[in-house]
Amino acid sequence: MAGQAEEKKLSRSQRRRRDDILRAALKIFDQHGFEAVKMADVAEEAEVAKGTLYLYFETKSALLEGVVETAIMPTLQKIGEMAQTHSGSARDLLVQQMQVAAARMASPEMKMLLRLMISGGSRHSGIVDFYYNNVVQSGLNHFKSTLDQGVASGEFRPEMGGIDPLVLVGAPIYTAVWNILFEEKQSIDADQLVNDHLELVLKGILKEP
Amino acid sequence: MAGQAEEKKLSRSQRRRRDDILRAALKIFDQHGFEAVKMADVAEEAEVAKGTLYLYFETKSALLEGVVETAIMPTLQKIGEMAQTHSGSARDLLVQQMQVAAARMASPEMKMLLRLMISGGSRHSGIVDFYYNNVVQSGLNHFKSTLDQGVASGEFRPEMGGIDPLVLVGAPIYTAVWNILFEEKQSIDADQLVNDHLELVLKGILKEP
DNA sequence: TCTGAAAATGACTTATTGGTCATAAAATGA
DNA sequence: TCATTTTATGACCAATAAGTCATTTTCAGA
Repeated sequence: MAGQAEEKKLSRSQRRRRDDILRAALKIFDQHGFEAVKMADVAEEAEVAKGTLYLYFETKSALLEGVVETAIMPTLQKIGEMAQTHSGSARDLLVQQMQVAAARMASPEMKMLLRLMISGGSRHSGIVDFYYNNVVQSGLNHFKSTLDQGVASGEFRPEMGGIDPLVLVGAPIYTAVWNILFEEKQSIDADQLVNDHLELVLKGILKEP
Repeated sequence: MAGQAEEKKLSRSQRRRRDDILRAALKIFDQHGFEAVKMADVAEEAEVAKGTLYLYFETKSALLEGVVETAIMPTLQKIGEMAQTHSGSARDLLVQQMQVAAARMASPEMKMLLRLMISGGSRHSGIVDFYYNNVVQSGLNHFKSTLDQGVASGEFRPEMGGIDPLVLVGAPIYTAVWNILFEEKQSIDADQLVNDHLELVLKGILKEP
């Protein structure tokens, strides 16, 4: 993924310019969606001439990939860290993981990313692949292993070993979708909703309340 | 909404042509997404010349609105009918409503619609408004009243009266999103997932299993 | 079969926008 | 300060696709 124009090593000031452009691009991609945004718009937002963009990114798609990559990086790190966090009960771990997932999902970058992948999925399949391989799979595996762990320790009901972990992470997903679609009409309290969801899930998962 | 070119009354054969075009448009909008589809593509799929399209729809946007309207109509009817269906227990009603919602969400029209609203939201705000007012609100109200009904009859735990009904319909939503994004990589069994979700929800909602 | 109106056609026009490149400005360093 | 390289600029080019319209085809009814 990614793609500098020309060479690979970047000087200090080049890095800064590049970041400026990425920041500007993220902002207006988020505001208007990738397709609707003209390179001229990105240039204006970044306070740079159109030609300058092509000094740092070969095409509009390459710019998009750059934006996505920088938006995902922090999530990857967080997920990695979470692997170590083997605190006490499986229940606590699950709650903690859900909250991290919910927080990530609620960020503006993720909102944009979701919008982007949904709208341009087929045309920018590299992005979808990247996201699926690096974020989705490892994320679901973490939930799956927490589930197994809880079943093994007797905390969770045994049938829960066979459940699709997607059921657990569902709340942050539809919350994000709702906000993309209807935020202006009726914004929902993501935390509240995730807690409602979590409560229901725990009532179903735990052997005893 | 909607928009015929020119006049309002349509003859038999005109209606048929119009439907042909709508069917063709739905098919390729679904396949490639609205933005990516050229009017020439629609014409080819409908086995009609490009100019003919403009005899029935003034612009590409008008065509889109036509597609959305015909895609939504059956859902509206179904939701209306469900209001009457006061079968036995609140539990049964809830299960039934969930299954209808899941089935609708899984249809290709809905998939396209979701993709469309998410990607082009700001540019096609009329569609989002229409959907929100006619489908989402009444749908959520139905769930809400089922919930209240179950609490009143003592079937459901009392706290459930205050829960956001979105928690209930969540599963079909994230299932649809998943399929839009990752269907090719790893398709999920929508029915299975909705059942898992439903099971968890019922464990949490019901006073006794 | 003939005729006029309705429907259909597709080459053409026009607006938009991603991408280029000759030129200019700024930085570097001797 | 001047020469050389690096970076920035924005007018321009070419491709694309929405929308038009003069011409042709189809069809109803006499």
